[in-house]
Amino acid sequence: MHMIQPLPPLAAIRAFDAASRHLSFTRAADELGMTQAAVSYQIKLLEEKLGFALFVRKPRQIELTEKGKRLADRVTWAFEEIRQSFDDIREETANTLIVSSNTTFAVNWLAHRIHAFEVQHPNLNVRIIPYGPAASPEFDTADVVVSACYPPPADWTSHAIVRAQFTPMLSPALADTIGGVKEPADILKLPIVDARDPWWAIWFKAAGMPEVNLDHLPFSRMGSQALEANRAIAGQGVAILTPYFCREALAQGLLIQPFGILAEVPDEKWSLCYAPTVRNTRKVRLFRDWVLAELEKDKAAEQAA
Amino acid sequence: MHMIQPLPPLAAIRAFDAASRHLSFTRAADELGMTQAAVSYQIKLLEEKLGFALFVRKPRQIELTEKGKRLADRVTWAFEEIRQSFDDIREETANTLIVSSNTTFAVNWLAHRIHAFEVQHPNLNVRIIPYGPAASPEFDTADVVVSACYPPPADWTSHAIVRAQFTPMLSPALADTIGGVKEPADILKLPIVDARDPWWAIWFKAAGMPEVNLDHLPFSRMGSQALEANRAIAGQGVAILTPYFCREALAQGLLIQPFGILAEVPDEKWSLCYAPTVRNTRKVRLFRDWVLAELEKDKAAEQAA
DNA sequence: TCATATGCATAAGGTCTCCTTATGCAGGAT
DNA sequence: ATCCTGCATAAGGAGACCTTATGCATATGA
Repeated sequence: MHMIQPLPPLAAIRAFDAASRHLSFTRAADELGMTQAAVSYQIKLLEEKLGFALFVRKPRQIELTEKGKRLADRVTWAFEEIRQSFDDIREETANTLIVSSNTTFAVNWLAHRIHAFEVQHPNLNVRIIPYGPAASPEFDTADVVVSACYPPPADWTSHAIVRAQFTPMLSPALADTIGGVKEPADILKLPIVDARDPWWAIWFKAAGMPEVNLDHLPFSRMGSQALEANRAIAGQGVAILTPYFCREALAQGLLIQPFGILAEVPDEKWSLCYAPTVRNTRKVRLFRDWVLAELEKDKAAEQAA
Repeated sequence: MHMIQPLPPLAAIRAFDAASRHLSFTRAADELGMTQAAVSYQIKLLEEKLGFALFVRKPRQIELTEKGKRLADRVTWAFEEIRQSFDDIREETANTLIVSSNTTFAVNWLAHRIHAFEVQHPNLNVRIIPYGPAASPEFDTADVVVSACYPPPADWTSHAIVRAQFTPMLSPALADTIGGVKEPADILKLPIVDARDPWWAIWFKAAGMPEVNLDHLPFSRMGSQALEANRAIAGQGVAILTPYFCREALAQGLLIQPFGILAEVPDEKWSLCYAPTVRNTRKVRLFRDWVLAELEKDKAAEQAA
């Protein structure tokens, strides 16, 4: 008995909604960006589908019928809800910046700088989502991704921000235990933090010792320079780290960098990237410009030193 | 700063609503009576307009994104509200019968019979709206109109139900005051209820007295036979009434009809009419059939007598 | 492990809805 | 009495929207 009635055409319902609020086809058409004739057409269509009149046409105005009135109340409310839903989401989207960053960059770079950005743009809401070595960046949900290994989708914009350069680091105390680290081979006398890190082989090769193989050593795969740096600072071993991310520790004497030799692979670098769909949004522009400016400041400081 | 954003295309929103409920484009398409490709197309469209993803595509299923989820909750609710609104109106419309009837027919015919109809169809809700001599039938809002003078819109269906026949009626007591009403001229000896009723002239002409003119007499325009009949029964004067509507009063001896002569104009009659849009609705069919059946019963009874 | 089935994405193409333009008409406004 | 406003209607066209056909990835089943 109760057949599910399909909804009347939505375009007609929308026209009805507008007309019922304005009590004028002309003004409704104006709101909807179409002509009076179109509204008239849609309303008539709807009335025919329903089988009863929604408006009483009077000389220079229209009135809602009894049924029209009751329908209009609820329909208008529903449309308002839909409109609000999209507005809310839009606003939230515009003001919330989600950054998916690998842990290294998040901890060693973003963490202590982002506050300045937030102060500068108080209406922006920044959420940083670090991803560990096992996980991959949230290309689906993040506005901006900072990634080293995972290439973004082809059409994304990408900015190289930090070159992937690695060199051994250790605590001064640990170096002293063997009377200082003077040549690359000295490293082999000390414990290694994360011996399986592929950068070791690259570095030893760059240091003229292509035959070194650390695979037999005990290792713990940390995957994040933040943790490895901490272990190195604690004197637990030699870590292979990116100097740029250790500036603080080096300056404070917590770590020393025994050699100028840097392991580097041409195409490896950290990059900041984002989808074309968000390229021109305010929040992404602000963040990108801020990151690049920060990097410039660092580079200038480095050259001054 | 706050530009009013136009809503995304409604078709896309509807597709999103269905897809979010089913968590499947295929099933959503099924519900909407279209193809999977169409839903996929609409969702993609919507996502592009919004600038962010609503679904995460996984191998054999889809998932709502965070934002998608929040949108879906509200949008689904709004659509449900719209659907319900129309359903409610439809159901109410199907079960409510509005009869706009002139007062004469409403009081003398419908009033005491309608109850049987209501008992017979308990789910129908009948509202009778009588209109007086000054007003016109509610062609706009009523499902069915009973009218004598006002012609319905051209495309309406119309059933002749009662011929407009008039003849003088009075109370036996009033007749006795002049020793009985034996010939038309006797009427002139008595007070007349509503002397300006045009039917008097027509009747006197039919009675062979074309020269009679009652315009000089005092009158009160009642406009409804129900009231005129009551005054006649109360002995206040002679009224010109339709015998069919006085059957009860005549049978009970409250009124007498002194002459068989009937005033009649070929095209004048009461008719029951309704718009083509409601012609095939259950409620109108039931009511029309019931009225016609009642009339048949009366006709049969009359012929038996 | 391979073959099959399922579900979404995409491209090309057609259709039919929906809108516009143009005009008529009725009744207030001046 | 004339103009003007606002809705109705007809004819015609454009483009949104849907369909068909196909590809692809992955879960499923033998």
